[in-house]
Amino acid sequence: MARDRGHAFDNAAARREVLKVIAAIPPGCVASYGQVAFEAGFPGRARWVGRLLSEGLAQHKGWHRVLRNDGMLGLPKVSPAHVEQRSMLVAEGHVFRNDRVDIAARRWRPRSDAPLVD
DNA sequence: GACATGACATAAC
DNA sequence: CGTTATGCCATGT
Repeated sequence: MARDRGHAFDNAAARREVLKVIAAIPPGCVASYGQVAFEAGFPGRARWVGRLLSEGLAQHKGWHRVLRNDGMLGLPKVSPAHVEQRSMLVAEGHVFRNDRVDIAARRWRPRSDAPLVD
């Protein structure tokens, strides 16, 4: 074995965990990149989560519920994906105030009870 | 290994 | 709210 440091995160299992967490975010709630990374078991890998979403698997269920910890969306406002994400969030009942959602009130609080079934 | 880049986070101004 | 600066981690050159 050795290298428990897990040197590489390109491993499919890690990506699957992240996608599982993202898919578990209930409609009407949101989670930050860092939160998703944390819940997936990779604290501190917020940037890595963002990278994953940029790699194309962003089409997975729930991708639009992931945004920055300050309530702003990750992509630039002019980005088509930004507009798309924003409209989907609005459709779920979120209110944008100066390009931010009230993440403090809408943040997803996972129950230790709900074991993230895949 | 050095450097640069990025859908991040936090603090300071 | 905005920008800058630091720290962070994975990738790619």
